[in-house]
Amino acid sequence: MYLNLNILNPEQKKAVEEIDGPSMIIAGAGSGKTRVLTFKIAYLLESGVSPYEILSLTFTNKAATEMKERISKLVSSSFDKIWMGTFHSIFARLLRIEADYLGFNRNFSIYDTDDSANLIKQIMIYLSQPTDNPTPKAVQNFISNLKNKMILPMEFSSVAKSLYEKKIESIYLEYQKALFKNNAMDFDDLLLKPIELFKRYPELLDKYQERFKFILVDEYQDTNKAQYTIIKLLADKYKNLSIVGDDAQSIYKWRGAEIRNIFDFQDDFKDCKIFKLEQNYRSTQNILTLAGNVIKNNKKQMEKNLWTENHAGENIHLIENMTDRDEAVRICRNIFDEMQRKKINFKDFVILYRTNVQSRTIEDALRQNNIPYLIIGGIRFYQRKEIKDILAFLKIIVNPKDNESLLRVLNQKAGIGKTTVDKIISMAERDGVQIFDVLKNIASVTELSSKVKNLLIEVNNYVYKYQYLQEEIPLTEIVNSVLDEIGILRTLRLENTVESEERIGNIQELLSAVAEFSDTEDEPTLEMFLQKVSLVADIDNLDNQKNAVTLMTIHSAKGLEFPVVFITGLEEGLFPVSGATMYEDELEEERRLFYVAITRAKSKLYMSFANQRYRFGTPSFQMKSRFLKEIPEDISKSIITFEGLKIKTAFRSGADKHSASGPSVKFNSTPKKKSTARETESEFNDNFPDIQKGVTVTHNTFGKGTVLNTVGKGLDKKAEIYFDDVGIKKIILKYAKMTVHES
DNA sequence: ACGGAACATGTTTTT
DNA sequence: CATGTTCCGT
Repeated sequence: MYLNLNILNPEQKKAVEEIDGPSMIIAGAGSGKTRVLTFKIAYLLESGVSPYEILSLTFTNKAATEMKERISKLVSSSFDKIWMGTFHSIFARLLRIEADYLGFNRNFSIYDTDDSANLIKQIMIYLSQPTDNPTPKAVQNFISNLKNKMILPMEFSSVAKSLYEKKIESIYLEYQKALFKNNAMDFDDLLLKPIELFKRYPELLDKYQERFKFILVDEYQDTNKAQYTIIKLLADKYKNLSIVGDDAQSIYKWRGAEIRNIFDFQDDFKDCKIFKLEQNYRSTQNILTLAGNVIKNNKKQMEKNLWTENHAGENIHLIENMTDRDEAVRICRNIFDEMQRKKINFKDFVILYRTNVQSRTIEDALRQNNIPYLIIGGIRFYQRKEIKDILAFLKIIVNPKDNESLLRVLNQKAGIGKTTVDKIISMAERDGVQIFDVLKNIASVTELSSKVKNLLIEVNNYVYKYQYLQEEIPLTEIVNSVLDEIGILRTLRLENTVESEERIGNIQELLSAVAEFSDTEDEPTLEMFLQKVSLVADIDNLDNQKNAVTLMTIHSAKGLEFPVVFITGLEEGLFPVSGATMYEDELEEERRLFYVAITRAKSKLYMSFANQRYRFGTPSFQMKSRFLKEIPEDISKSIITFEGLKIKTAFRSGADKHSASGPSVKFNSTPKKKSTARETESEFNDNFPDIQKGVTVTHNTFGKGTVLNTVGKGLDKKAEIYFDDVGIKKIILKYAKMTVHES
């Protein structure tokens, strides 16, 4: 055996060597769990286990890729036959092989949350239900939660009681039917269908039990009921199951994750061996002390004692800011400061936040300071309109039954509008056929003009043409040709705006994704590409080469580490997020999230909060997070440096000329209060006395300008302003971010 | 059929 | 504030 296990610590080594039977590895943050997993797989291979017999489930595709790389450095045997990836991608792959058994076609489409919500919306309209309450998105969410709990439509029928549930019940039933009709599965189906498959066809279960004799699951604390059930089924025969997890890092309850799974593992697999990795190799003692003092406020947790041999390290900085903008600017300063003091690069920093919207303010500040940054999340790449439009064109080649995509294609076509589409849908419903079938026989239809019919025939021919071509020419050429046919690039170039430039850039990025896929896959078919694309997470594309500061949500940061970490927005209602403060369970999850955030840091941690932050378009006063108050005072004194505001009077109304913010008066801090005496009062007052005819102002987006005129009173006051760069604009003052130049 | 403007609405986290 | 939806003029 080439593998040197002696570089592992004793507990890690024991965990690696335990390959027969079930084992549970409780791995604290930064305790080397990825290392144990990779070594364990390497060890299996070296022990003569065929890569074909190993199933390894990770939380992200990125983790899988990295693990493969690391295994390749450890062993000489071939490892690329190992099925390694996320639950969703692995079981999509399995379903593609076995789809026939379930009546699906192997080229089924995968619907993301937006696709599902669209489909649900159509169903609601079809059932003549209003779509305002509940909204299709809310219904989608509800159904997804049911699916996570493995509650099928039939089962839900017997428990649905309230009017609300009764409404959902019928939609749910129709939704599943529609998916089947569209030859499509949503994310949740990718986990539910394998279970159905295994239950209905025991011989298939046996086949995969025999195949996957060794199963490893990472981040077990974040598995949901469906995932848990699949694992249990597959591991039932040989019971060579290793799970790795940390209950303290369970942060996906809202998505159906059941932390219970890890607590109950010992009951499910009676003779399981338990290993605890408690030595942290990542963080300084100070960071770990803080983390420990945060998580200890949670009642529900497994006993463990995370320790480190690392030195105490620098103090943690806790920074109070007046506004969210100040917070962002402060971060920039600290980045420069850290870079000057230590020999580190932009890529050594990560800025974490609870919600994606928080990134905007930070991005602005980073741009102003010329700090390169990389942002993960937000509007996901494959969810961008232009990308989804193109993918729809590609999807209908592979799966013409995919009505969501087909309708998307039809809606894009010039000359076809809502009226036509509605007609086609009702024709399909009337005849009980697929929408694509309507297109096939469109020539004989009398309800449509021949002009429209010709356009529809074009779409029909398009599908057949590419179904043929995809067998003949390589994927990259197919995609290029489709793009050419749609003419989307031409249209965007003509638009010639900042936005269209960005879209062109996105399309080019899609093309390079196609190229890369073609280069790296053995069998680069359109079908496989589409499947892959549906299941990538943003984090999968995190490029470690780029020298840039990274911005992401704490959820995305799970499993990562950075030398310097900024945790921002530690405010009540934001972190913990409002709505999670009512129930102890949810509050504990928020606390775990804070714990995850802290433990990403290797050497330096900054935490910050702002007293005032723009939320929902208006400024709102914020109070510092209760999590900060939970830190014991003696700990806080010894490891945290607090940087408070020098000026205590943080809030001033816009009318106050003696504001502390310097020569120009910020007037946008007037909070918008609803339905109180204040509002009545404001109708008579001028809330923006600074904005008068002739005054010079600077607007955040429009730049410098002169006020031409004002209308309205109180909070509704509007101004007509001539901006040097963009001309005349009408500005609603309560929303505008401007400063006034004092004369 | 389509583009734009006015209007309404909603915001946690993601495979 | 940003996004989606509706309604109106072309």
